[in-house]
Amino acid sequence: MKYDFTRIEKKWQDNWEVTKPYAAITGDPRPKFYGLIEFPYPSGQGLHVGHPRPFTAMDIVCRKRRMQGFNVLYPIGFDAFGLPTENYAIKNHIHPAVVTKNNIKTFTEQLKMLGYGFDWDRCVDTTDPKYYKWTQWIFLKFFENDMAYKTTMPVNWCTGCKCVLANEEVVDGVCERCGSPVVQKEKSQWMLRITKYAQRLIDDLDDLDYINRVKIQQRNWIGRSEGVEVDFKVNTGDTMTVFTTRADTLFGVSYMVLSPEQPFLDKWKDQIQNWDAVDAYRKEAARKSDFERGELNKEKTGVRLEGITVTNPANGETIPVFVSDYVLMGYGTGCVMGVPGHDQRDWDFATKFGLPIIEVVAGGDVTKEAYVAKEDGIMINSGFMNGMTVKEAIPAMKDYAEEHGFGKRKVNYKLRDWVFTRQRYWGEPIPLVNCEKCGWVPIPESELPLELPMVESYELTDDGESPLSKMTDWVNTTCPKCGGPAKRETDTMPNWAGSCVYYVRYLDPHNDKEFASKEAMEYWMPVDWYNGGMEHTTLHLLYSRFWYKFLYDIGVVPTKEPYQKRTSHGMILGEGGEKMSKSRGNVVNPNDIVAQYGADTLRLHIMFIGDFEKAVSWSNEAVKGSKRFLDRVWNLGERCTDDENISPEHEALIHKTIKKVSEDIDELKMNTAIAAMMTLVNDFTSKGCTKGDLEVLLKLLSPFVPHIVEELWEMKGFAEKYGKMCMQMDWPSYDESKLVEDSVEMAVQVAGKLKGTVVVPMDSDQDTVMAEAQKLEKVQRSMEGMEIVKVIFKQNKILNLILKPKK
RNA sequence: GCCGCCAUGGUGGAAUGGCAGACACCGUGGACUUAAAAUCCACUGGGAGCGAUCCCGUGCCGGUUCAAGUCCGGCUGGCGGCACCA
Repeated sequence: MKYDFTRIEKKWQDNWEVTKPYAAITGDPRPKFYGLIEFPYPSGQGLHVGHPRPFTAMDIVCRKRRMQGFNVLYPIGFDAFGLPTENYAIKNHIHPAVVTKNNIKTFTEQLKMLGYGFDWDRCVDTTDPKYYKWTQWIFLKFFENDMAYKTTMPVNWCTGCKCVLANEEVVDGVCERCGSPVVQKEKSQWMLRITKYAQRLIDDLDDLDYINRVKIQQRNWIGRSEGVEVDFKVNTGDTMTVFTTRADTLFGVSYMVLSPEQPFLDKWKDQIQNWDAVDAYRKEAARKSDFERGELNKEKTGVRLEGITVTNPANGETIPVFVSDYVLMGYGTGCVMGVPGHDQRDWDFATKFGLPIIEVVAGGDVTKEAYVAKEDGIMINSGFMNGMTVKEAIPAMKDYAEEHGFGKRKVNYKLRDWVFTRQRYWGEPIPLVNCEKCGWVPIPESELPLELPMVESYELTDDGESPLSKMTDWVNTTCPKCGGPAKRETDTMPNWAGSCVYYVRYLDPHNDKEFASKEAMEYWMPVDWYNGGMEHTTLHLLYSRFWYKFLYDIGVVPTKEPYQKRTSHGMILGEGGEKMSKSRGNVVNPNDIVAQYGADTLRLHIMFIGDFEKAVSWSNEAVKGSKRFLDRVWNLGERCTDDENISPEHEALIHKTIKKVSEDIDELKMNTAIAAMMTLVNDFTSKGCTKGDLEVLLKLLSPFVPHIVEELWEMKGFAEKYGKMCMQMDWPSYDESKLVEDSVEMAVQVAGKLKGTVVVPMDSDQDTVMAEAQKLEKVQRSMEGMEIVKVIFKQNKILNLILKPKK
């Protein structure tokens, strides 16, 4: 009989839909395992061939855990608010809610087509009011605990569309839609105080099992640095405070720089003699993004503030002040001390403006470039620090500054508070009203969810406000506190809001009294293993850790951290290694692969294709190899003997394969697990196999290709024999004693060059191996006229002879 | 620019510091077939040689080591992120 994957896959998917073998049971006495993948954004293009990579890998892990006796939760949902849907809706005049509903339907069908073991009864959709009720509830908790506050922040403003743009919509400084210039405009925004959690977000990484590069990226993003805030007296009578980690270079300061947004500039308007030039520079800088401003290789620009000087508190010298856009307002105080001798950006700036370059650490040539001094550099031209090493000088100057009252120690973080509002329609409404008398007032919890009104017009407004602001009957309301007239907040939450705690909602998705029951959270949390893209490391992953920690602090969730383990997958690229994109026309649709080869082949191939952590390019040709493998497995089902025992000739390889596959799945090395199974199948195909051999193979294959396995399992009578599906059987175990081979092939080298191999009994000693090695013709030839100086012998591995000519 | 990561045959990739190229794809030759597809068998890193065999080979330059794809230093190229894409 032919391997009719279409019929088989349909048959088993229909079966699973009814028998629900993937249902997770809260409170079950078996050990629990919570496997999580990042829930997809349901885009209009449907599932992309990149999606199945992480989904299949975690599916395999979860299926193996089930066979190992775990109560497994592997849930799925949709992160459905967001910009692309809204823009699609505007362009095609279809309401975003309708677009979302259709997209989710397509995604659901496609995911089911791939046979994933998701517990579909727990599916969540972030745009469902029953879901975002809890996002809003959490926002109210932030608000109550003074973790949310309003401030003005610059936003991208399209001068053509008259609306706020996302960074992604700004291409080379112009709007991607209309091509008009984009400028920075101040806008009032809700912020979340993630910075309050900066230290804990760093410290608590230590106890987590995240891959190292994720930890490093998060630590660097939070960017803790220990330094000093130094006060410089300004001739206007003000005090200018700068943060520096290099207090040791204070004697090398030859100028100061302010960020164009620094409030001092407006304050000093009357004292700055060249105000027009300064103001023009400031306006020019407002057009640029932080990213453009930060580029090191670009030419430094700036304007001197004529009439303004400051005094260096270390040596009393008077130094000039500039405004320049390489200083950002967002980090530190927006004021920077210029040390051109020892910082390349400062050196470039000083060189351009003809400022003195003072060498304070010996060892470089500051007339040619900045000398970035190391810890053991020796201080010069630095008063009391002369002769100290940099390492000694840093704390010495910190002490000196504190003693003399012009500085104090300070820990700074690069992490910034989180801008939590968007002037958009397709997001969760913020459950606050603004009352003239009472200010910002939360709506009562009993009124949650505050539903997003189903409006006709969700187009962007031309005043930069959210589309909701035009809905006056929705906006105008009464104050829950005083009953007076009030207006609703019309901005919405960013897409990130929905993804911060979705993994908690999965635990108890139909609960309308609580976010999730205590029982469910205590049973399931933390997530045992969360796999997702590296691109989410510093935003989603950090944001969600922050939300979860806050919920822990207010007693809502039971653990300090949401995810115990984090791994990351590489991208699937198009043929030729290019990113898959519509414009390149190289997007592979999983439906096509499934139609041509079946879901099992797609699952197998996407795992076989390469190292899970690395980017890999898709090849339509290569899929055939995976299909051929499944054809061979199918044929074994027809050809194996009726003997229910494991055949002695395959026993060693079977045990070796069980070990390899078991270990590789836990390390996400699915490609080598599959290669090992291919080797086993090749052996079975060439030598023949028993029904007993096949039984083990089917169990090993079950997590990878569940449909074909269940079909063969049933066909060969195992289903009847055991009364279970293969996926419900125990995971096969291997016997260490069966793995030990009685002989081993060892490499023989002369002076590190391979001369041949010898087969010797396992654990042979050096003399035995030496005796065998000297029988090799090539070894004998190499040794002619030579004597052995040294022998390197590693048991069961290698024998290396170091020779020299005989005298 | 800053932070992180990566680089191995024609291709995807494999290799606790110890026989580079497992397992596949492509290709070549053969079997089967009226023929093709499918399947099966053999070969398949580069170079020299009839051959035994020899030389070269893991992005580039240097180092450590008996031994380096693997460790260290310096480059080059590519990828991810840079806070309003998800």
